[in-house]
Amino acid sequence: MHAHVSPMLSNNRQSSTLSPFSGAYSTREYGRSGPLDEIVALGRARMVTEGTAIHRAGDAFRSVFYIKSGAAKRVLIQEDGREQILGFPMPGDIVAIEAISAGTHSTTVVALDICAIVEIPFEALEALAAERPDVARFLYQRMSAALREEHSWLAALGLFNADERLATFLLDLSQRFSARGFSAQRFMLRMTRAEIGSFLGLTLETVSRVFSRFQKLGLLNVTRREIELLDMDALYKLAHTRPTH
Amino acid sequence: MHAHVSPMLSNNRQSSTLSPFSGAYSTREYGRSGPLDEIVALGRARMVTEGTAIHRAGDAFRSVFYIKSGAAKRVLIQEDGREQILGFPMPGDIVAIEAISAGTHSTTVVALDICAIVEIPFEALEALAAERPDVARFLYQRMSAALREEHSWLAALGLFNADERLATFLLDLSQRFSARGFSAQRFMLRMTRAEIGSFLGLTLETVSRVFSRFQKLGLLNVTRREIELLDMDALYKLAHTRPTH
DNA sequence: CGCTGGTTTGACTTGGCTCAATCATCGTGG
DNA sequence: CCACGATGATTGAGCCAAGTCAAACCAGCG
Repeated sequence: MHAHVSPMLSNNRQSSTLSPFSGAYSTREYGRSGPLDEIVALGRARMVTEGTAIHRAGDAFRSVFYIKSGAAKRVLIQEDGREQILGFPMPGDIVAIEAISAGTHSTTVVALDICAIVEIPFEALEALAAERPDVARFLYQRMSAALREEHSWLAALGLFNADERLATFLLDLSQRFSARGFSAQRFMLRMTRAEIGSFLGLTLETVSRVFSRFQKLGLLNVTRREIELLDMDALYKLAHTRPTH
Repeated sequence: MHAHVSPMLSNNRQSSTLSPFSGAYSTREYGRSGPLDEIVALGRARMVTEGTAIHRAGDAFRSVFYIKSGAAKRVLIQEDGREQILGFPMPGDIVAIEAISAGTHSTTVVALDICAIVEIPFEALEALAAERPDVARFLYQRMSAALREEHSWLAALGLFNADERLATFLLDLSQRFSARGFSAQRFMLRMTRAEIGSFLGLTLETVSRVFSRFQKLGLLNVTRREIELLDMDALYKLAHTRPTH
């Protein structure tokens, strides 16, 4: 998605041996900007196993969470029990910023893999931001970037068909991996077809079918969770975007 | 106040001549929080005629805009020219907060009616927030609330069918009118069927058909832009929500 | 009057959903 | 070690909600 502005980028000379396939991956290389380090220093890291919730909708809001390593899904649960996946946070991302001011969390974030997370008490964060303009600005930036992201996905759901949505999704993942120093072509999907479908407003069968068709067309190779993008140009065309950079 | 303001809106508890959208009303009735008044005081009001852009995607970001009166649409324009409407700001709303930190605006906001707006230079706003914790907190609140809103609509596009989307849309309008002191049952749609469709990820024909069917079922009365909600319970059921009050 | 922009309604098509069967991979316990 | 579920993925057949195309219709305005 064109709007995937990673606030923090690219000067990572990441060793290519560390592949997304290898499980938990570190983030030292990604996300070095002054304020972030200090913000993360407000909390202490802990591990969370696959399948456990980092926070749940309805919980009292006290903290935001920094994803240090691993993969997760952000879920909005409707009153009738249906679930909409809102995104797949990656290392360097901060989750629960939409709950600031709300009193309680509105979303649930679940680890898709073993995760290292840092719980950052919002009170401390707000206090730091009050005396450090760069920290406040960092917060505005993260929140506004999150808004722009949601806008892009809203447009994708409103305007795109299944092919376009899946192409957009794959390119978004690709760019985010690449921004973190991993291959833009080969990576591991951490989520099931059903989860991709929920995120994109499609059924798991449709996701599977589109994968198969894309493979038949030579756009990519996919087996289970491993994926290799072969024809990025075609994918970008489908996603109605140009590569960013 | 304009000639075309219909007398149908007479049962609101404010001045009966005041239409939800066209009358300028002070910020005191809605969203009264200390910081907002001071924030709005950072800029000067000006009028914008129907059809003109308050800001355009691509413009350099310098300000956010407070909607004092009138109605508008927030639009995301894709590279291929297609448009996705992201929302319909009402008086009391602040637009362009997603552009903070981005350098340029990513969305376009167009007046659907004559609007009174206040351009608030972000530099001044940030400076005020730097020394006034309550102002900073107000900003966090607005941004996180905006994120939660987008989440809801994302879920609506991902999970709801045409009926459910339109019911959700009408109830959202209803609640926002009611929060501003107007009737929750009878109000004026300021946007075309095509604009509603764009917002909800539907075609204008589908929107029209669903309106007709809802009318046949006795859920509402609609003629052109005037709408009256008759069976709120049924609409809430369709929208999978309970009334918030 | 007769445009013009917006709306309604109808006939038809289709993309993606539902239901269902099959298959692959992996972890577990006998 | 293999048999066995269990979980996830693939694929097919049929169907339906919403899209497309097209024709009226309607109100407001010059």
